[in-house]
Amino acid sequence: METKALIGALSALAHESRLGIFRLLVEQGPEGLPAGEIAARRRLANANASFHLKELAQAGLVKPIPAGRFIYYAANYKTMNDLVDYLTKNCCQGGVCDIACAPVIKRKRK
Amino acid sequence: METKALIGALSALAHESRLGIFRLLVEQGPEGLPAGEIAARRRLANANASFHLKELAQAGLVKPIPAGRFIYYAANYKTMNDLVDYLTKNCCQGGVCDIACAPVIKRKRK
DNA sequence: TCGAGGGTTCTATTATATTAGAAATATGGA
DNA sequence: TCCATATTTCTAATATAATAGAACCCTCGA
Repeated sequence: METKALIGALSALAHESRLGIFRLLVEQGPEGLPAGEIAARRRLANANASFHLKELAQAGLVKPIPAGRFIYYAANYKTMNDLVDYLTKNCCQGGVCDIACAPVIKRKRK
Repeated sequence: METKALIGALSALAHESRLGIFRLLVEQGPEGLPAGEIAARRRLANANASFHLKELAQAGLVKPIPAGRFIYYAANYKTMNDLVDYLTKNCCQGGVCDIACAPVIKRKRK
């Protein structure tokens, strides 16, 4: 994942509405939810939710799944994982990690 | 970690200069680096680096460590871990995770 | 106490993002 | 075909962030 894409993803998540939508979809699972349902659950105007979903989609964090006149949106777990990996990789030059980045280590050790 | 703080952290990272600084400090380890050294390595004007370091500090992602007339900055690994945990927690309602979020699972299983 | 080095703050300019509301597109059923 | 539903696109107003440069503050050593 390139820097540009990473910044796009972080930027997309750095907003109350979009972070809320993303978390909703992460918890929801791969089936996703239709745009209208997302807007309703997050209490957003449809146009506004659509705008934010587009941003998330462009950042690769969610993907649209058309189904008749509904458009389902689902979290893109690969992007999420790439992002998390990028943020935490190579920490502490491999040295003092056991102290400083203990939780990271715990995650990384399988 | 509250939503406001999370958005602050994501927002702080969603910028080329700041992401670069943060990654530099994550790799550097808990001793950190002095502000001038950070500016030099990231090829930033001092005033500009100072501005971005302040943003990162306010977001809790780095912390200043004064040492004489130097100010060292070090990554705050706790915030990094909180952020990563928040983004990935409760995914897929605990159900289909083995397929969709495999890497997340791998990280979480100790 | 004075000067240099190391950082930060202030100001103004420019660029970018967010929001709401209206209009537009597309699908499926009567 | 026509209408209602589901969603997106457009437009304009408003708010927020990034940058450069100048001025400022603090610490150390002569």
